[in-house]
Amino acid sequence: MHWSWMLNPSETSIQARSYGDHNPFVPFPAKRDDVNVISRDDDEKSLECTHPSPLREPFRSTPHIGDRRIRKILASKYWKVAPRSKNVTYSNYDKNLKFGYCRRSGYKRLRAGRNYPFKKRKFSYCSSESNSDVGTGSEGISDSPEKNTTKNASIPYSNMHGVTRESSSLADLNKSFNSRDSHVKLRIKSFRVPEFFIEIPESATVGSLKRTVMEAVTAILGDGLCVVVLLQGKKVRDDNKTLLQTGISCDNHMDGLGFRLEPNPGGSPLKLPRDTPLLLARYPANPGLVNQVSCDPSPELRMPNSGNFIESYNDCASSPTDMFDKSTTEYKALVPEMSIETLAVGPAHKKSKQSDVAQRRIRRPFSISEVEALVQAVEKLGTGRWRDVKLRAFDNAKHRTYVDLKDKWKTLLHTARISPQQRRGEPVPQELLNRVLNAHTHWSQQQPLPESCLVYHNSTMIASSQRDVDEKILG
DNA sequence: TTTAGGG
DNA sequence: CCCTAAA
Repeated sequence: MHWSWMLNPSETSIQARSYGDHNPFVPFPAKRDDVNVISRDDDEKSLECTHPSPLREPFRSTPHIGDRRIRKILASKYWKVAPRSKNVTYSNYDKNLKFGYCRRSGYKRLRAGRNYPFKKRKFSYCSSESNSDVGTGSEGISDSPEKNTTKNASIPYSNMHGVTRESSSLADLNKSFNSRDSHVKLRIKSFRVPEFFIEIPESATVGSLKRTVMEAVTAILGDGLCVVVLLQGKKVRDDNKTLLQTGISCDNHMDGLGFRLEPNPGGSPLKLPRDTPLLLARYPANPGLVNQVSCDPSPELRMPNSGNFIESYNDCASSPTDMFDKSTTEYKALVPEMSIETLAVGPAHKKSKQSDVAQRRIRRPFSISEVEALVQAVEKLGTGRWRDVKLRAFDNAKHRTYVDLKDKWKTLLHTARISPQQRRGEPVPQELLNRVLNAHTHWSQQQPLPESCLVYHNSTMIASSQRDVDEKILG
């Protein structure tokens, strides 16, 4: 038996808003006429766009590129969405690697294919302060206007970039600017995936179902859609007309403006007319870009107070394509570097570096049980094999990298060496701290003896230096 | 990618 | 936690 699901737009839509806070790369277009326009403030309207899906990027196979930017992108939460969909090997790998289960030989064998969670900074997008805005992230494109200018999850864009073919959506606006060469700033609040069907055996796993859906969506986004611009319910067919001529300007009420995704006849993506002033940049090879539209002729009016921000802003501003809403001081946290960098075209690129700064990961204090696991692993493996420690005791803790473990050990050692009164945070049992000191002492004296690790016993270390430990603590 | 350390 | 030089 096979089940077939009809995925309604509303069920599958992915809202930019759901992660506008953490990931603007929303991959779905829509097939809806409803458009939401949000007016952040009087002088701007924006369309929150979804992105073409970068899902097909070879995440796993991507070699470690020196390009930090790329690495960051890969590490973004976005990628996490459809990770191993195509890498069975990796899945198995995960499955097989259980806590303390792998053997050395196994490590090596798996090592090559493993996908270590290197840069994950982006992940914090989802949980940092920005979440407050995302709110329930329920569906819909909410009609509610953005109220929080500063924390708005939406990403303001000043120029229309080749809207990715897969994206479409709705939008509208009301605005109040009167300038001539203004940029129309639109925020596409969300995109919806056109209805589609899938068929899958009942025996399939939920995981495969997810992959199937993702693949279907990816396929649709890939090349099967085109964007249709609607104005007052009517399709705007002339691609050569300027927005102004069409009636899409900052001076007009854009309530009637909308975007809709429709099947792409020729399989060729929608392309924006090159002569359009707003089309300032094309997306690079990377498909994970958001189309941005904006209407903000006078950026300087909204210059943020943040020095850093201003700097980045200026940098970007030097190029028409780089304008972005600075009304959002948390811009950096909300906009993935990729989009920013992409926007920065030409000369103005050098300073845009700051825009490239990734979001700091959320702080996640180690629990006592984690400390216990770490200590136990280090006692066994030593202090120079963090990758192994990771695999052994934290393989299932994706948010703990071997670097994190190494750092934690460093802090544990420090904690163990200071007096209890100087310690902060959740108190770590003295017993564990003693083990830390003992293990440290033990391994700092041992030569890298792989096999010796297996013979190492806590009792030995504790007995050997308990007194020293006590003395140190007292001191 | 990992390790090792400084920030 | 982040950033990076080295390996």
